[in-house]
Amino acid sequence: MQNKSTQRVTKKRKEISHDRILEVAARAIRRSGYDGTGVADIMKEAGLTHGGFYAHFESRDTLLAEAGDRAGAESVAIASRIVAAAPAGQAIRALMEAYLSAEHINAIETGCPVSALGSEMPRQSPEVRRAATLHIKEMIDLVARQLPDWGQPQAHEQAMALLCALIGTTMIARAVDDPALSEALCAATMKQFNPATE
Amino acid sequence: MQNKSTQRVTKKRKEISHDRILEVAARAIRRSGYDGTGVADIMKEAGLTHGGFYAHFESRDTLLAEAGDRAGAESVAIASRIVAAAPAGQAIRALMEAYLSAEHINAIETGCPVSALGSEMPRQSPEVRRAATLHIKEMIDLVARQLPDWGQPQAHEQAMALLCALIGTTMIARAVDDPALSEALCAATMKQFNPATE
DNA sequence: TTTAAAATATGATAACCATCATATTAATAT
DNA sequence: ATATTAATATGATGGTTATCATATTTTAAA
Repeated sequence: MQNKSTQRVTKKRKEISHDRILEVAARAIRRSGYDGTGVADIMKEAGLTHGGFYAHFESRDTLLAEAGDRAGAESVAIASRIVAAAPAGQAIRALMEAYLSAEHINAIETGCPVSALGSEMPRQSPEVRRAATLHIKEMIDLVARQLPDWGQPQAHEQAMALLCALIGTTMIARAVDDPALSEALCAATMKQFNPATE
Repeated sequence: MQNKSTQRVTKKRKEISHDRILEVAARAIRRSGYDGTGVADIMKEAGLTHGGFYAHFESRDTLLAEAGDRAGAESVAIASRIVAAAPAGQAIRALMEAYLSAEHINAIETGCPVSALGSEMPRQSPEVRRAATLHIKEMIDLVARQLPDWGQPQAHEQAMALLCALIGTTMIARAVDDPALSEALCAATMKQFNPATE
């Protein structure tokens, strides 16, 4: 038996590797998709060898589930920070501008996992879909709280429609091979939900 | 050398197999994704053996490109038919209702390929992305022509925003594991772009 | 410094997949 | 009916991948 300090240090070491693998995987799935993400690639990118993977995760599937969950949680956290930093009454506009910005469109590895992985979701394991659904609901609530008529049922509806539009626009802007069209799509959605601004 | 009738018959036979493979593949990519679609599966579903595949297509990649192109062309054709069949002034509503219907949400194999494959597009070959971009532009134009202020630049913008919203909503409605949320998302987008109706 | 335990690396296995060479079957023209 | 050619089937190859058993290295305690 070991004393508590040993256990803590031991845990820490493994936790660091576990965390690094997870962080790499959270980016890899958004870059290469669930199907396109292999154990060997992730371990190499994490600076480890492929065989050691199973000391950290039960299977490739559990890693992908945890990685998706982490990506979703981080995305909600980023959105919360944008809302908190926005001037009063400007939270929605700030969220939309961040979401439809060229930086977000070009940062698929670290951006919203729904626009990066959405069309692969119907095939994923129940755990993956459950986590994704949870984070989507969190995001809807976050958006609804920033709307002028928060509390009324229509706020929730408006939040859902806005989020679907933002995610769809981002996904399509990344899908097409015509940069001018990508920009036009973002501008069109911006205008549609924010008619006041040019 | 052969006479013309022989050539025609010969072509026809191969064309039938080619076409059946393509049709199966166009459904398979929407069901299983580009990465998840294998040559052997497609050939089996087409009633042929895997090895014979290369008599019909140069490679798996060229098949996937052709299959995506066919799925996109068929989707635009379906939308055109819906528009043509709608009563005067009701084309947009008819398109939205078809797009956000439970039937379309549940028919991923035969539905809009952008919502089924959109988040895999950034990784696809130039040919695949070019064809997808083309069909998306066709769809934008089709929608714009049905808008009240067709001809003005804002019609094009409205069409882009509407399409992004419809595609995003469909994708997310399929992604989440909560049927009530799926329905609420579709209803919210319907209301947002069609405030007149309950 | 030596020992015990944890963390990681190495190498192997089995399954899967795209591709291709060759054999077989089916269809057509004489 | 037979010869010719197209279409498809069979079986093999090389590459990749998830998984795992075992060996090595690293870490911390004595």
